[in-house]
Amino acid sequence: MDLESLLNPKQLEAVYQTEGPVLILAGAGSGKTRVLTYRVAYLIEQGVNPWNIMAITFTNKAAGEMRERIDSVVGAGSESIWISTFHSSCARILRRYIDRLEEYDNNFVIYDTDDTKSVIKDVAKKLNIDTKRIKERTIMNEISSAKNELMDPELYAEYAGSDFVLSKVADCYFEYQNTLRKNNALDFDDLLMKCVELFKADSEVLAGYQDRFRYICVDEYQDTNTAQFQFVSLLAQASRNICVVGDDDQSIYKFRGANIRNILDFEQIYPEAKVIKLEQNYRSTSHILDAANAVIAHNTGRKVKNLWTDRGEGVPIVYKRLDNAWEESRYITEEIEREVSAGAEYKDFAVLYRTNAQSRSLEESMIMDGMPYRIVGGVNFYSRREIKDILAYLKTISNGRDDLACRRIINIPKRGIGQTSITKLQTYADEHGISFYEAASSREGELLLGRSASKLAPFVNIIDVLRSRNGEITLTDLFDDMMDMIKYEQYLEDLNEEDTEDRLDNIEELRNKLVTYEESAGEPTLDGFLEEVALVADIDNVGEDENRVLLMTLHSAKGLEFKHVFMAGMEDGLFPNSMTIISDNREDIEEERRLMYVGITRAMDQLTLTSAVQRMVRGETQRYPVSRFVLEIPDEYLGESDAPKRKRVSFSTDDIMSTNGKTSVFSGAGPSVKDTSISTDIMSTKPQKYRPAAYKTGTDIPKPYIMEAAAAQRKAVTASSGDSLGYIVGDRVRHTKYGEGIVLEIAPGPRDYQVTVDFDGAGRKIMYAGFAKLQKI
DNA sequence: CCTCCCAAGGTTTTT
DNA sequence: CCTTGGGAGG
Repeated sequence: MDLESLLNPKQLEAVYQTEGPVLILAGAGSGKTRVLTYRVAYLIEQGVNPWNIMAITFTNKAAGEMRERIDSVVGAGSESIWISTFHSSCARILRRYIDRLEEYDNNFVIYDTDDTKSVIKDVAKKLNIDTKRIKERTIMNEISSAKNELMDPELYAEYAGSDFVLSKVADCYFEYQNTLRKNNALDFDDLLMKCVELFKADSEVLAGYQDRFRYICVDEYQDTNTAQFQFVSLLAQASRNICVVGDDDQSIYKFRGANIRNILDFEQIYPEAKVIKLEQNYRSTSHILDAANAVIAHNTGRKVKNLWTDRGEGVPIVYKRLDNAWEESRYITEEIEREVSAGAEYKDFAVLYRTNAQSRSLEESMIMDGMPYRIVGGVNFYSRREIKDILAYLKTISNGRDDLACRRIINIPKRGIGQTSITKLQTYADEHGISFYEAASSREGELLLGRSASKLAPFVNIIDVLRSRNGEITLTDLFDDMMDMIKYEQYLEDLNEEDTEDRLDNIEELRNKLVTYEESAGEPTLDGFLEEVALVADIDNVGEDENRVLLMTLHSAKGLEFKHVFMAGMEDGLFPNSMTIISDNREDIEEERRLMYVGITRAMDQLTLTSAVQRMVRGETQRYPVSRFVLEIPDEYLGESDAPKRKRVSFSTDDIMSTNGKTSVFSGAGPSVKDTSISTDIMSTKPQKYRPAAYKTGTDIPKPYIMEAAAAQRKAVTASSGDSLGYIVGDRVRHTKYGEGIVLEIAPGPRDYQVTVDFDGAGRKIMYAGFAKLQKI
């Protein structure tokens, strides 16, 4: 392996420094993954057993990519390198040993945010906590932060002291933890916390893993929280061979408990640490990179670094101010289309935004245009209702102690078991220290329900039968048996909602995932599948081969790169978000700035920033001035630009009022913004000269525009259906599932034509033309 | 027990 | 704007 020709001197240094603590400060685009890959390869070349190497990432996607690259460089033996995310690593360890901690079984289930929320809800109710005064969200966040800081309920109660709200939260925390334990469930944060707890409680287990993981690598170290820090520290305690890679300027997960001090103080914690800075950027042109450097320079307390590139200047950055979100989306769509017709590919583009809500107008614009796109994030596949239902069945089959799952599906499809019955059963279960399912399947439970008792048997029967088959037959067969028995598809169809087809597709997709899992896993088990499913993020499923424009939040974009990046919604109040502008903690706005830095540095060749004069936020029209971050980019890197540059104009109230007369969120930002001199300057900038005519009219999104848009969309649908639907009312058609039938009606729907068909066998169905894929006979 | 309708509240970011 | 949850009626 000729490392010298593959890596630059700094990168080489990082590769050769195999022993002891190492901090690699890897600037954006500096070839971090490359270094990690070759470092692992080099370790093995030096005689280290692959079995003794561990690489930890945050997302499955990052882990997958690293796995792929290491496999391709290392060859034989690479499969025994432990490459995994924090969460799956902990889950894997706990699957083996959690029974050494009290009251947990190794077949625990993992609760996602939704599950957590409903437990919190129950708990708050039980403790008579007024969720109007103390929001469930607050409770969840508090508990999560506590866990990230490794505070158990006792410690938290101490910390809460006599504070009214906090002590209530502490009560919830106790009860919440009890519930989870009873359900044999762990939430995301528990995975880490319990694992650390296990390491601390059981020196034998810890020593075992310390002996195994003699060389540890941690990626994106700037985003680690205290629990993750402890996890890594404990493992590395014996060998001290810990190599962390990160960039303090890309720390963007404080809200999730990430502690930037972990990276900033690394040298204090490991005084013998070797620090290596990777400062050559291989990704972006110098216009883009220098803009990023100029923006991030406004932050304080950074590790000094000087990122440079020899890629040349490239084209200037474009900043464009549009009238509203629609115009903004259309501009972006048209720009992409224009470049595609000039030879670019759709996958060269990404549109990044601060909040998921912004994806809507972009999506609509792209649908209208017929542009292939893909949205990352938003509603997670696994949080869709039908998926959660099916998974709840699987969980109930796998782990009889998960009351939440069981309660969810005991009356889905409807079996006439209502809230009253469920409450009775749960109370009975709680009183007798048994699970909900045990209560439901017991003779006593049945008697409890009186007249409704007979409703239970069919459900219990299904679960019992499936449980007895679990392990005996393949998972796919088990799944199919289950679907047959619960008649879920029938249930969905009977609901007759307009997205039935979508939901059926999703279930098919879930089945595909199960099949894939069963084929790829060494020893496929139901538990294993459920675990894999619980720990996936949306970003994990982004395939590189798809030729589509990617739409995602700035957070999801970390670690990715695109030839041409659009950053939409560059408005002060949206990005930086108004919460952080109002915040009295200066660090909050710095975190937003880091997000800006991450966004800019995703771009290889071109960067386009856009903002809208007005946009709808939560049903209110807001008018935000251009983002201060845009103004932090020096003029020389901006080409054609709509940016109102630092023009001194007084700050008038007109500018901070929303059109409907309600004071916008932004107005609250006044006083605190003045904390920083830079900001004050920006705030006083009035986009006067660039103010479009519509500014004074006080209308929301102009009506004619919406109508125009709707018409265009209708036209688009008509065009595609008129030519390609290939059938009209009265035609006989064939459906893959329902067989043959007659088209009764074709009605325009919001996105697609709704076709009503009277099938010979299956009766009358309403479906979307796009999904049904009907064939004229 | 289920379904429909209206009011309120929510959005920052996610493993 | 859009989703969720609570309350009333069938």
